[in-house]
Order: sequence, then structure tokens, then C-alpha cells
Amino acid sequence: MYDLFFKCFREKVAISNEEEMQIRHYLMPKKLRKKQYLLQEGDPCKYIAFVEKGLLREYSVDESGNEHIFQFAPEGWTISDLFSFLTGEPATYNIDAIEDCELLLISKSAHEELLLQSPKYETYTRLQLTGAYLAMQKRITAIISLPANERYASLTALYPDLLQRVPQHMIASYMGLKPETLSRVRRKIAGS
Amino acid sequence: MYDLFFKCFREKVAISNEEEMQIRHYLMPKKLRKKQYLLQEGDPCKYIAFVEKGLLREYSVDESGNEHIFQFAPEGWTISDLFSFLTGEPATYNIDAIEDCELLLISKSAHEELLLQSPKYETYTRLQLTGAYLAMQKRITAIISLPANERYASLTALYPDLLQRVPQHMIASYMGLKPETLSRVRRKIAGS
DNA sequence: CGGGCCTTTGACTGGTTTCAACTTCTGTGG
DNA sequence: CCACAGAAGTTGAAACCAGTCAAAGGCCCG
Repeated sequence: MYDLFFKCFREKVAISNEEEMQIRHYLMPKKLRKKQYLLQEGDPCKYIAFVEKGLLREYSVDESGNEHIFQFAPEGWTISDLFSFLTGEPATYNIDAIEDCELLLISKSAHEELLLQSPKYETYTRLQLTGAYLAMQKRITAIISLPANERYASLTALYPDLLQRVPQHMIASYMGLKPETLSRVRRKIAGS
Repeated sequence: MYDLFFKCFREKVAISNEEEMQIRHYLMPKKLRKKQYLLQEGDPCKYIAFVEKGLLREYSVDESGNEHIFQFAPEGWTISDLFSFLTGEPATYNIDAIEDCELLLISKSAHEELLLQSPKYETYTRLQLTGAYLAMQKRITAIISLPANERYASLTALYPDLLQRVPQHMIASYMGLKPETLSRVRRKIAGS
């Protein structure tokens, strides 16, 4: 249940088994069924979630009721509404499960204690954030530089596995396109 | 020359005057003229730059020669090609000065020593990165959720000062639009 | 003063959305 | 096991918005 978390942790920061045990106490396992919410818009975000198994999405809903997916989180990824988590403000994003999931939750109090007690946890957090930052940077550059068809092509190259697991209209939402448009983009790519 | 840096630092992490002196030794002042490069695509990014005065931009250039601005950095902001800085790979972004600038540079070796020697510098770095992450998250959500005119309206609301200092075609580039398109968007907004 | 850059405007082209119809697939209950 | 409702994907036609190309006027800087 904790294997993947500490594997990912150790890829960033070396820790002893004692340190692992200490950190482990702060992690709360949780299972989520497909379609179940981890967080709903308006509620404060109480946890950072690490994905041991399964797949989630984080999305906002605009005034017209359209969903806009900000992020997918498969195994090994971390997900939360960070702004709400840090400030205590009501969440502006929803998080729910695309597949049945096994998660490790870190509450706000656990997060704060870990930061105080364990320098290695702070380093882990910093490196984690660095990775997320770099991924988003690439994404923004792609959005403002490339047309839709090339963006889809580079998505398939970067996350081939993900496209097998995520319904197409959610990929469209992630790309900022309508499902019909993505369907047409795909047809053009296939026929070339 | 160092005032703004430590003001911003102290807003994130409290430090004593001795700690300030210790950190100050690692900062290298540098002036940049308008249009001068801080970093050119292909060179490795050797510094993180804190902006004491002035304004810079970070952008990539695509195969057709079009510039795509990823970020602006006015006073109090930090700028670098983080991926290149961390990995040593050639930079994929350019950074240059939109106005005459006064910068504080942190070299890679300085950054690494500071991380090892000063837990408060690590915390500062982490919080810095958190802020940058949250800003980018908002930007992505805006791009995939809002039409161009609303995105421009929220930009003017969020950074009214910046729009006075940055030529319009650069704002267009930042938004992923052509200058002509932004000009028309503005006319429509003005006439409503 | 003149050249070059920036912004605006117009006409045209091409890509995206909208709305609606139709198909396929899946999960549920009879 | 089949029937059916709902969701997901595809397709078409019309409306809309952004990109392209070209031209003209304003403004700053040398």
C-alpha cells in the first residue's frame, strides 16, 4: 500500500527505514470508487493525495456548466487543490476518480508537522513542486505555441498510456477543445 | 540594491541580520540594458535572477520564427530557465530585458550551497516555487476556460501596471494570439 | 527629418464552435 | 438473455472567431 509512495520519495531524497516509519505515520490510506469525489468545489481542500493505484482528474466548472480538466493524476502522481489546501479558502476545483483508486492522504496538520520535523520531507516537497512546475511550463508553452493537431500529437507521444485510460471527451477538455473538434482533429491525423 | 530581495525574502521566511549577510554573499549584482539578453536559447542557464528594478521577458521561438512569451518578470519577481538551470541542458528559452534592469544573480553553485547551508533558503525557495505554481495554475485554467476577450479583461484587472509597460504585441504573444487579433479584441471591449 | 517599429484596419482564408442527428457501446433491470 | 436508457464518439451544415497578407498612419529614436 505504501510501496509506490516511498519509491517515489526515495527517487528524490534518500531516507533511512526509521525515517520512512516516521513519515508513514502521517499518511492516511483511502480507497475511492470510480466517479467518487475526493474534493468538491466550495469545500476546503483538506488533503494532498498521493495516488498508489488508479486515476483521478482535477477540474473546474464554468458558469455555462462546462467542465475544464486542469490535471490528470495516475499512479505515482500527487493531486490537490493546492491554493485551497494552503489558504483554507473554499476549493475552486473538483477532484474525482476516473478509475477505482487507492490513495495516501496527507492532512494539513500532518503536512505542517512534517515540514517542521523532517527537513527531508521539505526537500521532497520542494522537488515534487519543481517537477510539477516544469510540467506546467511545458504545457503552457505548447498551448501558446502549437496548433491543436500538434498538441494532440505531442500528448500521445508523452502520455500514450493515459490516452488508453481516459475517455476522449476528457482529453478534449484537458486540451481546451470541444469533443467534436478533437474527434475531427484525430480523423485528420489518422488520414495523413 | 539588495533591499527588495530581502524584503521579499522576509515576507516568506523570517531571518536575522546575520543570516541576511550570509545569504547576501551569494548574490551577484548585475545591470542589464534594454534589449540585452540575460540568456540565449542553446546556452546553459547559469543563473536564477531576482529583479530589483526593471522588467524582463522569457520566451521561446518556434520553427517559423514566432516568439512566444512564457513569462514577464517585473520588480520583485524571479526569472530563469529552471529546467536548464537544474539539469545543465541547453536552454530552450530566451530571456531579455524589456527595460533597463538591476538584477541579483544566484549561480548554480551558490544555489546548491545555500540549499545545504541554510534551511531558511530552502524554505524560501519552496514558497517561491509554490507561488509560481499557483500563478501558472490560474493561467492554464484561464486559457482552457475563457475566451480571448475575457482573458484579456482579467489580465488588465490582475496586472494593470504591466500593460502600461509592455508593448501590446508582447501581450498578444503572452496570450497566444496574433497582434492583429488582440488589437481587434481590444476594440470590441472598448466599444462595449 | 527619415527609417523602422508598432498599432490599427480591411478583405480573405482556415480552423473551431454550435446544434442536431445518428451510431456504437455499456451497464442496468426486466 | 434480451431490451433499453444513457453516455460516448462521429458526422454534417451554418455561424463565429482567429490567422494571414497587405496597407496605412502614428510614434519613437537615431
